[in-house]
Amino acid sequence: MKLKKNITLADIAKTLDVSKVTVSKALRNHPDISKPKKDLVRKTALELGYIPNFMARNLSSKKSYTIGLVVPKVNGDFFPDIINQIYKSASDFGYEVILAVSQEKESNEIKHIQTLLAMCVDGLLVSITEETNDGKIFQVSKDRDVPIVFFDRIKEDKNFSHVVSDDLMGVYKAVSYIIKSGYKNLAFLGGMKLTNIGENRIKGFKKAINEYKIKKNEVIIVEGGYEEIDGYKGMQQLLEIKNKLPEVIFCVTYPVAVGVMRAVEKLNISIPKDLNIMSFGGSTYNHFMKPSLSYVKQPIKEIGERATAKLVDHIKDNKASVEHIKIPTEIIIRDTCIKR
Amino acid sequence: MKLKKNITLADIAKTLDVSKVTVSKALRNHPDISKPKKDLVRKTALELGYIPNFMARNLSSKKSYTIGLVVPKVNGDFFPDIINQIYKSASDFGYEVILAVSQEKESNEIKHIQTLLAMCVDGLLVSITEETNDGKIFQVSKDRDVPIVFFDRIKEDKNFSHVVSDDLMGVYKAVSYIIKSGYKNLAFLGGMKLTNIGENRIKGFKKAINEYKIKKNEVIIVEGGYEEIDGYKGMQQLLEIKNKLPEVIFCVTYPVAVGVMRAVEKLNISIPKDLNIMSFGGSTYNHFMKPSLSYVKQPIKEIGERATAKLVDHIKDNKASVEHIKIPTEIIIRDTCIKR
DNA sequence: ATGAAAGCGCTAACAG
DNA sequence: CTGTTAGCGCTTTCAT
Repeated sequence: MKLKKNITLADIAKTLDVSKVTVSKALRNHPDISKPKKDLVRKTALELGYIPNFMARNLSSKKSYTIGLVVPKVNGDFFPDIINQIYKSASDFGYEVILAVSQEKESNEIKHIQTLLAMCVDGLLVSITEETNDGKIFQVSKDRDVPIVFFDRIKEDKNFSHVVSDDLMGVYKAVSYIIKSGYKNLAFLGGMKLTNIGENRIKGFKKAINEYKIKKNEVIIVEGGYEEIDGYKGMQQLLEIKNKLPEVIFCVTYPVAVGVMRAVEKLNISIPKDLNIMSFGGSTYNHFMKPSLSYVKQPIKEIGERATAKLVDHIKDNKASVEHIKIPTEIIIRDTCIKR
Repeated sequence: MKLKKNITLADIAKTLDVSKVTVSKALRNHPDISKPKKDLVRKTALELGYIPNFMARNLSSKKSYTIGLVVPKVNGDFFPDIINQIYKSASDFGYEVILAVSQEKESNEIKHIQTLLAMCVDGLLVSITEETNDGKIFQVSKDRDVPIVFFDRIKEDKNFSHVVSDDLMGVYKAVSYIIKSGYKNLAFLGGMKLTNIGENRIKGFKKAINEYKIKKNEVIIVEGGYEEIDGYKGMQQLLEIKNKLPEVIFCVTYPVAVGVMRAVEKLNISIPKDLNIMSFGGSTYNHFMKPSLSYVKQPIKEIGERATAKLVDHIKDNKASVEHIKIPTEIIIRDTCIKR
């Protein structure tokens, strides 16, 4: 015995011999309706297997209680964790989350945001791609009163709130630690200037280098991407450019550090004896890596929480103030870069 | 100068002095409309910054070209990769994906599926939680003509298609390999019977044990969950129960294997000398683990592709045949379980 | 406290 | 090829 497929408000109304409006109000806990009637309506709805049609609901109410989450990828250690956190936080505020993955392509990013707008999300949480440059779509969203809060990989713009970790100070503290531990020849690997991420991490590196008056010829910066392959290539470049190996390489991300390790593993270069590595961001399994890397730990939980909270602010009050939130990081010392 | 916020079909129609229907058809590339007119309409739509309203579109067309993806979590190595793959495959078929994460809670799973149904997804791709038991919601979805294809963690049911890796044979082959390599005292760790995953992996283990006539007192099975903590606890149990350590522990997942390693790391037990580990499923960073584990590799790409393809089948033809697809696995040998 | 009417933005069915 | 009419399922006035 198969039930009627699409139970609507009208069906419930007919069953109870009341109007659709009454049912609608009862289901939404509207004060117009008396407690007993509400209970009756709810009971019937449940029995009939009623599932409200969001399309219709949103179409007429102009709200969806849904936020769009746009990330460049779902690999690695950072994004899965922050996605999880955002799901949790959003759920606490009573919002659903729709995730879109732009695969590091600006074209996908634009397409997905359009789709999310078309789906009538109430707001957008976005971390931009490596390529993102134009950014017109963000303004489009804003013009339609769909607020955006950027996180981690942000678009620098006074008109949008964002939440990031304090990458600059994080790297600065880490490199200071490295220098104070007695290391001198340093390299920085990865981090194209295109995104804020690379830029701030490089700045933090330079800040430490300058403050501790490290000689310019003892420092080298190789720009590149954020993935293992970029670390691998960068390391090869490093091996070619200099016949003198740096003592420490600060890697812009954990995968880049892994790429470096892969590049030297067959080269009779021992880590951490001959070469030390420190990375921005760790990994679940770092503990069991050989060697396990020292790294700058990102405040993932806080980033997710604050970004979601700020977005909800903007949704609820369309003139909530734009905020640029920066969250401190922490240095974790493992096998590499230990004091000599 | 801020543009009008919500450009609708009607706005375009008015601008061009044609009817809404003409615009609608032109935008959807309907054959009724002539090429020049289509071009004109598209140009105007672009200029006006028109973004179609999916709510309205879906409400009237009853299709959304969106599929719901429900996974128990987004951590680890399996789910991020398969999510990525499903996004790609779905996109090839012209579908958007909405991701919902049930956080291993059956209650969330039910809630999310209801939401997705309410959002009018055309179909559902689901991997169930550790707790999932009831499953009424799946039938509800089916009754509403929203097909479901399960993948990886499936609900055993003749009425739903599913795609899994051949875990049983994968473990069987791996354990056979272990036995043939000269190891005798074996343990299996993790895998509550609640999901098919644990069950089939244990079955594969038992099949090998039986076929190679390993003595029962040389084998131990400790049931548990799928996370690092479960591996840690399981190993502690193993250390208590037996004073004789097994030679090889087959772990139901990679995180469980990591938990085992963590449990013994301070115990003067050396891996792989004193104890060998093999796991079902690897990790991106396994290569750099110490030791790097031998493992059964899951056909993630194929699972994602086939599951999406099958779902699209069901969506397009509501009497497409139910299929139970099993995809073979591969054994990867690294530092552990090498031939003696 | 309840309901009738109108309409959200779009597409389907049909008529010209 | 183009447009008219109806309605998807719901929420919002605004009466009663």
